[in-house]
Amino acid sequence: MPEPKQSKASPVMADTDIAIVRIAPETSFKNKAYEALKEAILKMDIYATPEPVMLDERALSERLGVSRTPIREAIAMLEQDGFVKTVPRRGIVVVRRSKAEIVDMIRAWAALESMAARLITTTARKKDITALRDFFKDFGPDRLPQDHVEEYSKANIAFHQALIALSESPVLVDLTNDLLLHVRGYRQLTIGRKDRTATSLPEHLGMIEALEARDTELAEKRARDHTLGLAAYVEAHGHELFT
Amino acid sequence: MPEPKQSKASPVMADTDIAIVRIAPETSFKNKAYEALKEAILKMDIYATPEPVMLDERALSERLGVSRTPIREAIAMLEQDGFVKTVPRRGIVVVRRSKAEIVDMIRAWAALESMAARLITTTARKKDITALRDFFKDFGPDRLPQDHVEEYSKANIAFHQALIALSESPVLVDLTNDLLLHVRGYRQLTIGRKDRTATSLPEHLGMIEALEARDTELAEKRARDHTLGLAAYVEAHGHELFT
DNA sequence: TCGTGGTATTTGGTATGCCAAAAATCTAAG
DNA sequence: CTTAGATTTTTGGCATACCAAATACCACGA
Repeated sequence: MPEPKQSKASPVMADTDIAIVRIAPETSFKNKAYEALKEAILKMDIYATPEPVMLDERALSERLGVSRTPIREAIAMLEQDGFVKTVPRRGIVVVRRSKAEIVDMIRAWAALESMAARLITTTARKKDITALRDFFKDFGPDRLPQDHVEEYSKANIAFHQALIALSESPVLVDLTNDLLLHVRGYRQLTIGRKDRTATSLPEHLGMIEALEARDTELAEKRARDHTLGLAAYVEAHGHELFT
Repeated sequence: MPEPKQSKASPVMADTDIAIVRIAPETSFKNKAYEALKEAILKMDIYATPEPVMLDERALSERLGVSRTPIREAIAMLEQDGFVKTVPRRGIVVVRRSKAEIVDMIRAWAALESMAARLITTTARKKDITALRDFFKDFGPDRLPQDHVEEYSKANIAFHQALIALSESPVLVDLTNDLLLHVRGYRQLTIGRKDRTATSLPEHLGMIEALEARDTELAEKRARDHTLGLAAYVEAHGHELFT
């Protein structure tokens, strides 16, 4: 039987099987629980109380209206993410990161972002690079970032994510997003701090300039140094935030 | 009640509660299943057959002698790792990485390792850096790596892991280990290839020299370029390995 | 022979129930 | 009032049963 073509014999079967995609299998309870718990954990201020924050499977299953099974699977996933840790026969505790861990994560972030910058200089389109400036178009000499810390902090995060996305590297995007989620728990206390905000904007613009100039080494260096600066800042001034 | 001190009243209770760590709660079936499945997945050659490799919950639970519950939790964890993907009502499929994905992962690895190199130049002890040479003590002009590819490949991996560990950055260590696990699926086909092995050893020695010299920029550059070289190699010669 | 419709089977998803370890609470001896 | 000891409660770990979707299989009819 020499190559049965690809037609399946049925001559009346129109081969214009257009746009028929798999019907959306509404996400499972497991995934819903995962998303819900993840959001809840990220939203809470883990450092508000000195006692560790505990989760209770049964209470969660009641609150979410599902049985313990999908809850437990979601917990297992969150544990892989490093957001919680379950201690056998004791409970599920929301992980609190030490200052050293946060600094460490920011360093890894710096590594990944500098690689993203490197890639961007060789592959991204000029207009996409230039578009990065838009994130800061609401700020300038007459509207200083340090006077609108919260707003600038949002723009800051969005800028970094957009930048890394330009690398067109799914791995870099995913890894940095994961790190960001962990680091962001402190955003209101660190990333948006006034004294650092002042130097942040010029550094960002410098990064964009290097990218536009296709200066691989310089772009990489500026991206790295900028984020390493944040790491150093947290290391130096973050002690007050950790108990 | 004014501050009941911290003593619990018992005066005979020695406060030298030394080195009493929580008794090992023999790892759960969930974790055992996770480890077992992970190892099995890493060991199998996913690219041997054109059809996707499927896993069956019930079959696994029977083979491992546990119920489906811990199996499912382990699967959920593996899915977070990106090793498998469960399709509702269809099955659990072992993820096959495309060449582009592997190259992407190696680039991220390069980013992390170059940051590790940077950190090492400022914190690691000289003797620990020098000790990195030991991984290659069995190779030299009279015993070329390309004549013992398998053995050199092992030393290669061990070297990189030891190097990154010297950074004393848990995040860098964990992230690179995760990436390594995914990339290593191709080790027998790519990392150990003769033509690349020849240039690998000198580059490694160059990295060590830069570290010993505490030349931060050079060490970072050499680490990055070395691993980016692997990425470029896989991108150029890897097509034959992916179906 | 081919295809059509229906039925049995497979497979992941979810709900429940029970178990043992650990903690919290209670009780009774000193 | 203190505390050792027993008891109850809480909590995560695990096994099991059932469900619905998807598939595989099969018989019947053109």
